[in-house]
Amino acid sequence: MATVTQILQERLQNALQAVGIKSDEPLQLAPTMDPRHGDYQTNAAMVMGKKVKENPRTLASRIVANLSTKGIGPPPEVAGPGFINFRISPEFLAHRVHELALDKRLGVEPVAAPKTIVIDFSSPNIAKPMHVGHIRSTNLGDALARVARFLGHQVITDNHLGDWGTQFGKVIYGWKRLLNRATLDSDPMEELVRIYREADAAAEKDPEILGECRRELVKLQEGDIENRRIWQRCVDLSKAEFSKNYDLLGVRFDFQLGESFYNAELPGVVQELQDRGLAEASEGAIVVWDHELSDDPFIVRKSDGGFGYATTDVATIEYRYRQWHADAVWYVVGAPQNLHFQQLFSLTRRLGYDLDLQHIAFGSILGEDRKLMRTRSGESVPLRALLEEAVGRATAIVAEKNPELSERERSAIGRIVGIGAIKYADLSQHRMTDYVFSWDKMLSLQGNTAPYLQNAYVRSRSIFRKLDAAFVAPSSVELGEEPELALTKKILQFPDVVPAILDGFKPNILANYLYELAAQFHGFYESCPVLSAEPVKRETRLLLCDVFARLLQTGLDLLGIQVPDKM
RNA sequence: GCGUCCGUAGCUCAACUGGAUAGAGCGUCGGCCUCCGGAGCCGAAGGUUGUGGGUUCGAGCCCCGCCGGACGCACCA
Repeated sequence: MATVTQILQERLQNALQAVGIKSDEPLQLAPTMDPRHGDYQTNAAMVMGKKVKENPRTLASRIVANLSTKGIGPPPEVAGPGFINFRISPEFLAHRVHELALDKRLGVEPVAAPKTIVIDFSSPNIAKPMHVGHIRSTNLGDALARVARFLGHQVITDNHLGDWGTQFGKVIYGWKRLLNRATLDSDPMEELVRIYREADAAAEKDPEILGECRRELVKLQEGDIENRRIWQRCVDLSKAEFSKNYDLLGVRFDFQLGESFYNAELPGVVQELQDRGLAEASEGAIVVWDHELSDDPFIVRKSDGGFGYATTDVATIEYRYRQWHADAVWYVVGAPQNLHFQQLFSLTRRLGYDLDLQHIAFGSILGEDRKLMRTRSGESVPLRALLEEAVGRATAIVAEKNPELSERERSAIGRIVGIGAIKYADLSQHRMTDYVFSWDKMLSLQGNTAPYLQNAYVRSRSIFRKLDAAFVAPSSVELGEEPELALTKKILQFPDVVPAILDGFKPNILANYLYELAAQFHGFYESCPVLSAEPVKRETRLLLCDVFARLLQTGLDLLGIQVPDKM
């Protein structure tokens, strides 16, 4: 089913044609900000008026004279400098919301041309615990994957683990000399971090130990059996630990191909770059220059003969292109890596790949002191502890607000609310802004938070528990009162909002929409009794409640957030 | 120094990609419970969108210059 804006767009295009105007681009037509300007508006007459040098208001009048809104609402009006304002009739609203209610996809059409999109996100490093810095990448990547899939794209999620690098020299050194087996069994991650830190500190003081670490690294890279085995153990232990976080967050990956997966390809990549004249020797290293971007080189082979992540990233793109036939690759990685990706993308273009590459950057998470979030001792905050604290805090709030819940219900709800709060605090914000992490704000039951939305869902669902039989959508819908109309108008925007998320990779526009939707619902809920209304009104209102709940559930699910039945 | 990003109510954030009188929440003040979950709703106060120019019918958004901040700039990822 077409969306309301699509229907109006079509009418507008017909009218433009009738007055002899061609537009190469689709003209803006969107819901109004202010109800006094109607329900939808377009600036087509002002945009086109400039092009054809006609007074915008007279052009607007000509367009309106040729614009049929039959079946949709009253004739549109010209206002201000040349806006064309549309109003939607209650009958049309009723018809549309009824249609939407009967649609499993809630009015969201799959895209006409599905693409194969690889989404690269989360990417923690082996032998280091995940920390707050991984939250945004993980949440954003997962949400974008869900949205793209819902829209019908072929999505491949890939966790590009940092499982290869110079830190393994120290880890292996520490494993051989400092390892405590008992701690490794009880808390493997902590033990891996400890041996790394101690080896690192020792290497700092003693050049001989540093040399020893380097030799361990070289042995690993050369395929030494024992070092290889230790490395594999570290990878396995770390992945098991990461999985606990991902399970708690409800995040899944199609693949977890770490950097090591591409090791064998690296010499060939550099050779290819040299053969094609893209890479050259510089200060002992092999580098690619792009002076338009930066005076710093893209180093594809280090002067010691080793390879860094630049080379791995090129190999990864080639793999994704050849093996998965990717049309697009989205990297959900923090803003500081901007230059790296510009260089990588530029090189990829020069290599001739027909790929849509996107660096989906995001800002940092700050502590209440407005500085990068750290623990009191100055460490980065472990993700696991953070998630568990969220669940704990949410469980306590739920227990206080609703003491009748069983312990089992309480902990299940606490998890949904706590994890939802963390995710929503992140995703409801514009991704580029640094945001201040605040337990009180994200767990607040007021304002634009997950608990507020989850509660709105719970309220809407609680009505249905009072029904004798399962709810069945009525055969007709009749809208009358203002709150019903306002809620319906907001509901009908959903099919336009979801595709818009991918325009700028901004899940926050969905979050904002859901919040406005919930606010409209509460207004409706306050002033329009449902169960005690006369039969026709009652059926209509039940349908609105049902659609609202499904929209909220679907919308939050696209953000990777669950809803409880009670809370 | 060069580059990227950011600067909006006291605080935390929006603003549908250039549209009409810049919106929410918290906090402050004032209203609303014989009624489906008040974890709610309605209202008031609060702004020269860091700053000075420019582009045009129209700028928080685009261009240029300042001020202030975060981050990145050769072999870590």
